[in-house]
Amino acid sequence: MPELPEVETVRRTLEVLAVGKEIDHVSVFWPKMIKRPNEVEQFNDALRGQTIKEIGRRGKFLIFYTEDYSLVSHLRMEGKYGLFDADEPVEKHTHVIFHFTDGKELRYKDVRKFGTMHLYGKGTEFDTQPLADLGPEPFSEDFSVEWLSDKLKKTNRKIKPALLDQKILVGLGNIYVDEALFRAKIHPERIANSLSPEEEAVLYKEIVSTLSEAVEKGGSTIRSYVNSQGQIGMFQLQLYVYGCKNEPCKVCGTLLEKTVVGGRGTHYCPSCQNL
DNA sequence: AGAGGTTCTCGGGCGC
DNA sequence: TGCGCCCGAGAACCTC
Repeated sequence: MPELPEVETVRRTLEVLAVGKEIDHVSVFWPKMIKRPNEVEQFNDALRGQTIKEIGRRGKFLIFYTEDYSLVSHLRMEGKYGLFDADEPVEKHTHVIFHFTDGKELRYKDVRKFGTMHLYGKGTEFDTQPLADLGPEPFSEDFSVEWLSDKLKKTNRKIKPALLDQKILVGLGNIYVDEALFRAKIHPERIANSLSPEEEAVLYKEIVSTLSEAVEKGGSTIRSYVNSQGQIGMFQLQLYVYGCKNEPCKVCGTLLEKTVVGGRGTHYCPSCQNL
């Protein structure tokens, strides 16, 4: 489901719903998703009595800050949060419930069970996986053409898998990488270190503008994504190639194609994006 | 029936 | 030979 624009939208909506709430206790129905600490018991014990102070984001990870802890949550493909009254029926595929002292509950639902949660002592969350080693945020000054160029020069991979590597930059996923490459007129199978300086500059610009426009539109809803208030995104209406196989290219009219690159379904225009 | 918005682990291949 | 890096494949799970 979520790439940076969706996660940022979830963060913003979640902030309104959950900040200031005190956790009475936590229920975990699928212990495998709690990656740290090792025992779910310790996870529950730690969070009892904590108040959610702030909700942050690093790449596609959400971070819930309490007085003493940082809860790092990744939605992977289908993870969703929602606030409910305690007496509302629990929906199928709900795996974690944070019961608040005011009678509300924050529920985490995830059909495919790929999502993860890591709990760290506050301030130590960036020292180890999964947050250590992440590349720069696309909207920060740390992400520059120079940085991108330097990283791309050092790899023999195809450009698409390189851009999906969260060590190079965070936030791009399968939708936005296809869109950014289309907008930059770069074929997804180009070798990363073969891009010209001009191509690198355009690619840099299109990565940032694609992601920021998508944040403005509240992300893209393809199949199932909704934010924490149950609202869908609107950026799917502005997609040029993702999910548009066999439709005419909006720029040149050529029929768009879909292949597999790096194991991922890949959408592109065979005319605008040359190898 | 197979693919789906993600990322981790594993093992092969290559270069010192 | 051995080690380390890089990269691609497969796995984790459930729905339609």
